[in-house]
Amino acid sequence: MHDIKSIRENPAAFDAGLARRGLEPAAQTLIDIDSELRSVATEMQASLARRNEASKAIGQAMAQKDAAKADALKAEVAALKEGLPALETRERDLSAALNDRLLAIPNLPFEDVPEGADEADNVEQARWGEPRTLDFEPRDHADFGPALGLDFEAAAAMSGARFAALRGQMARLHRALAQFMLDTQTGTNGYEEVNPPLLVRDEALVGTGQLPKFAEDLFRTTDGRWLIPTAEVSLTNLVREAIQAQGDLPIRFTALTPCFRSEAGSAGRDTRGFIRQHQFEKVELVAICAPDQSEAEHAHMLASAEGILQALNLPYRRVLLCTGDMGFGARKTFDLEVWLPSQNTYREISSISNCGDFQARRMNARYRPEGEKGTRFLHTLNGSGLAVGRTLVAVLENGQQADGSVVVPDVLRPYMGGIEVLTPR
RNA sequence: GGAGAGGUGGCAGAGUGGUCGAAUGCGCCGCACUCGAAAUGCGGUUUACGGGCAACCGUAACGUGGGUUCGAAUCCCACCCUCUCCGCCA
Repeated sequence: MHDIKSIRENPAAFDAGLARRGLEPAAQTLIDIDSELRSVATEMQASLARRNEASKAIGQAMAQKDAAKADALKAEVAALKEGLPALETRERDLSAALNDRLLAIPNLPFEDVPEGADEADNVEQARWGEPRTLDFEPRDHADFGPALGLDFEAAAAMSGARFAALRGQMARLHRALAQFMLDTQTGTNGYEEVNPPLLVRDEALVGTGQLPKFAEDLFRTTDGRWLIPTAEVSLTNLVREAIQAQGDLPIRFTALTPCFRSEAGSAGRDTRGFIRQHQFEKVELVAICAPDQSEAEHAHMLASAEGILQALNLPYRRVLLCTGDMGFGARKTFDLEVWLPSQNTYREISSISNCGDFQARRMNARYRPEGEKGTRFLHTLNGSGLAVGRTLVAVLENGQQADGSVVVPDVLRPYMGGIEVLTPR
């Protein structure tokens, strides 16, 4: 959500930001609506002021039992009120029109975000780890996974495509990964563990930016709620319509939750394997902070996510997304991409975004700066720390051996109940 | 699912059609008294938007949205939320 005041003050900068996203200028239209809205509002307020004044006089006349004077005033106000309903309707329509447009405009990219049209223009910033050299042809997890307890067929029979059931040692490994991530984020990175709602109302999704534009990506319940596509929604909305004390910032939340996505726009992509499912688990990181803290929080979140990949000894690279590849609410995003030997490439496993005050405005989340009167909007950040399902794929593929078994990473051993190798059955 | 009660400022809580953005108490800020503190006294203390160089003025907000009325915290309707009892339930 953009501030109409700042658009009014600097329309050229606003349109320049949109242009960097490849979007048409919008400032003039918004300013026209806004200026008409303000003139209608001013006119309406003047009418209301006169009405209020006369109504007060009626009250006084009646208190003095001056019925004639009261009746005369009533007639006067009745005439005055002729034009009010039209003004009120106009004001409401203009206000809604302005709001609808503002809600549909994405966040503007931060100044140091590289310009580009799509993922081809993203900038690789760093690589960590060396892909293993194998003395055999690396296999796809969808091929050797089923023998280890990754069951696509049974899940498809009950739920359809893009579902899987994990059994035995595979389910254990998945749980171990999730526990390890959560323990690390809470224990060493300073995030507060949250167990949040998975079903939310419209307003929550408007707050984080999935609505009103991206309803087709979501699952809706019969009573009008939505399944969260990411815990970013639940965690960020913990501060909606609230005012934080500056001393409490930054606030860091983490949660392990299922995520539900319709994948409406990705028919045919990643249909094989565990990479793209309708339901998956993710350890999410969210930071709520003051504007001058958000760059540092972004770096901290990045390090918190990278630490998991490093501890698991998974080769990855860090990419700075270009303007054309960023999500709706982000003003700057880093992706972490993990090495998948079967695809001979890096695949996204975490996306870490600074949203500035974009989401905070949409959900009216503020803080009170010390020594200042009034409030200011918070900054919000979110990132995966990490996507558990994709991490499982990476562990399987990077740890695979010629005989179809998989070596469990050292840091997961305490969570594995003695299992050191996943063995085919 | 059935029955009932209720949502008012940072908090507690009064207010059932008019001069109520809202009594009172607590909290908070300032001042006085004091060597200092406590206690006490006095004054102040919501937010958003619009207009104005400014002092300031106006509008809106008593859960949310509609409605009745010259006028709504107060009356009517819908929705949201909280609490109590009964039923069911991991």
